[in-house]
Amino acid sequence: MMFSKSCEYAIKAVIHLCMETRDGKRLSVADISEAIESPEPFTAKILQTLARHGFISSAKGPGGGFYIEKNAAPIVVMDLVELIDGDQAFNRCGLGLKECSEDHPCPIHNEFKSYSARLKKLLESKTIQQLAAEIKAGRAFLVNS
Amino acid sequence: MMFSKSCEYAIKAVIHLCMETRDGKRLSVADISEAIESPEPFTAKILQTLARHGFISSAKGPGGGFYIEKNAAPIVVMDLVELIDGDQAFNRCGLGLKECSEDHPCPIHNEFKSYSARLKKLLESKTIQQLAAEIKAGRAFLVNS
DNA sequence: CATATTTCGGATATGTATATCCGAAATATG
DNA sequence: CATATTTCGGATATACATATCCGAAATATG
Repeated sequence: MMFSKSCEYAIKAVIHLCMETRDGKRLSVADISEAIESPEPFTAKILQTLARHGFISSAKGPGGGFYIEKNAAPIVVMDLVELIDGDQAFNRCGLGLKECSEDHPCPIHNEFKSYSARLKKLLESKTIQQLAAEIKAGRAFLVNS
Repeated sequence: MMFSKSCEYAIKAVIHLCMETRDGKRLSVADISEAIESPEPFTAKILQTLARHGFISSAKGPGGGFYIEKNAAPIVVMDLVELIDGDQAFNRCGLGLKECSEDHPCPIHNEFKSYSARLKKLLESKTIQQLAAEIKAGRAFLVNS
């Protein structure tokens, strides 16, 4: 479990918004949770957090919903992960040591550090828009079958 | 969180046993949980599971405790992980898709697959005995400070 | 054989992520 | 202005990993 459920839903939701709201359309929580197969009220909470932090936009009232501004800057995947999961996913010792460093490494410190650092760098270079493009091209999927 | 708490304690406990019971000595739950800084009754459960599955040995009664047979085969770290955490840690889609494969990949499938496969292979090649040796040599640690 | 020690196994408690509920606020529409 | 729609925020519920408790079984020792 690299990411929490919340984080998985967040990534999926933003990808979906990115694909569906380019043209100014807005999506309700119901739309989104159905599309990404996530529980509706739980997804609502996550969307609200994302909106509060400016990753996505929202509008209340009829015809309202969530969306991404046309001229919005690309969203770095790692930024989403850090908002939702904090640095848990990547800065945590594999064996749970509070302080696990070069000077005081756990027995698998070097291995873990190397791999998590690589993955982190990768997620820092990927944007939601890039992932959305993969899906639009039919080379990747957000849900099963 | 790559591993569960249970799994972290399991790895630490077995490493500790490996270092301290070469000479036929046995360690009680109290000894072990103190050494690896883990909750005693919870650690007991994990040790019992490990014993039941033959990763370690146990003896009841006074002077009893847990230990590793002198002529026991080296313990592959990945085997421990698979017993305690199942294949959760390595065979799970980064975005939680039930079926995430070459044919039907999630947008980060390839990246995750590549990295988790490497890490898995690494843990399949590492033994508890090797990790214990690192600690004995003072190059790694099981607890803080 | 009585006792102390220790693991064993089942039941229970706690904490935290996950999930839901509900009333309030905002707003588009007629 | 009344109404329906939708997000917002706080409170509550659920599920599961984590942690604890307790009596029973085994066994070394005197």
